[in-house]
Amino acid sequence: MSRAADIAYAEIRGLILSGQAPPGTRLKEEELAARCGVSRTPVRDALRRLEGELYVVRNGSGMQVADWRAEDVEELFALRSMVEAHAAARAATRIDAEALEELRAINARLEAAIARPSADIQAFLEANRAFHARILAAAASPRLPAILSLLVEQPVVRRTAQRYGRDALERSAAEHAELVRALAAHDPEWARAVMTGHIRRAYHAFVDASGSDPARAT
Amino acid sequence: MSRAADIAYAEIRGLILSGQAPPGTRLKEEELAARCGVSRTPVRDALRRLEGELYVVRNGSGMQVADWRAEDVEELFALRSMVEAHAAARAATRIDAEALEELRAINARLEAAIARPSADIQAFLEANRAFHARILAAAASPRLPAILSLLVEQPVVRRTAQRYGRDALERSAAEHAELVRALAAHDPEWARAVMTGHIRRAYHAFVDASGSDPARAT
DNA sequence: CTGAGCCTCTCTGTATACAGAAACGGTCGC
DNA sequence: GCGACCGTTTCTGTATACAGAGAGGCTCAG
Repeated sequence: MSRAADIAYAEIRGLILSGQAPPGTRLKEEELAARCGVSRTPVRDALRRLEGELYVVRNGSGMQVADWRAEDVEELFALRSMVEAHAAARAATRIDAEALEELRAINARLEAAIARPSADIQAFLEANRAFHARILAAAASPRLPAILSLLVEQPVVRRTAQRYGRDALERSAAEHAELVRALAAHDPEWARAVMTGHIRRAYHAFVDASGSDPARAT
Repeated sequence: MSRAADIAYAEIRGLILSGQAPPGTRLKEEELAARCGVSRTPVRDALRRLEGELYVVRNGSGMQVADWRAEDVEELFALRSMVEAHAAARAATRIDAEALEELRAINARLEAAIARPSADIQAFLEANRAFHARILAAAASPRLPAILSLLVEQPVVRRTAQRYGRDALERSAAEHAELVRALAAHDPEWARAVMTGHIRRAYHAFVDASGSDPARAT
């Protein structure tokens, strides 16, 4: 795709996700343009994309960083578990041997990342993302990726994972393995159930983590 | 919001939904700009929005009208029933008396529209849209509207409704009434069940309609 | 001292101009 | 006659210029 518009998109998204632009921050096109070293036009493009992904919201004229913390986190996880479970069920009826092998390889990477004495959270997150993305691809439904991009806030995933103890990390890996078995059996309801549990466990991990971290409490 | 960008959005969306721009059509910015009487800038904005809503897709450089007909229609309805049922369940726990009264009023309009000797499909569609929108609002979940906008293709709704016989129209009204009862009882599972059935019945109506309409068969 | 009105200033929305890339057609060589 | 290469044309991406709306501050009157 385009060069400048992608730079702007990545930069602004980074500002939001890193917390440098906290929720409620007014995003001024000119200021962002200067920061990205591009003109206002690609910045506008980037802001439209981010608006569609609900990272920013309009208030009157003018964009500001959306406050996802004010949202009902349980609702977010409920929607995500519903949609990802659906994706898993659909994938179960369509997945082929090659994709299953890829999933096993990805989960092997994930296990390797947490096997080290000090678990490599970054590698875990990357493998986890790849695992879910691969299942999404196997579901082969054009609209599912767009929907999930509205529901999966990477900061939430990261915060959740960073609070995982070793046992929780290992449980994640085990659930992934279980998911692969369900997919290999082409059993949609099994896959749905495992994925639902997987996401809902992540939800409770997130809530526990938030509760024990006063700075992050909403 | 802005004037020209909305004009462009409505115009282009209209072109797509009316079939004047069939799937696969290359959408040229300059051409659209001339057609809408605005410059390319608001047209670009409109195209970004439509891209986010999956009405158009990029291929390389250049946008073209997405081919939703190639999509798995059952999958679309499955997702929609899942999400709308969720919205109904959530609304059931939150709805207040005022909103319930509004829903009853809207459904009364709907019943009036189909009571006439020759049912007023246009009024039916409008009331139906308002009914679902009101429940969505009662669910009070910021992301649900964005998700549903990805799933509800108005041409599908219209084609389904136009094929409804009087009995199907009356069943729709009756299901709406049942939904209001479930919401009034603040019973999320009841509301979820009724909404699921409501959408799934619409799915079968759509399939039957498509099957009996060779020109529309995918 | 407070409130209202006006003025200014900034920011967005829109239009236009320019550059680069990709597609199309024509022509030349084989 | 067919294929490949090159030129042209067109379209998108980007930058900039301008106008209108809105917010904020300042001043003046009560």
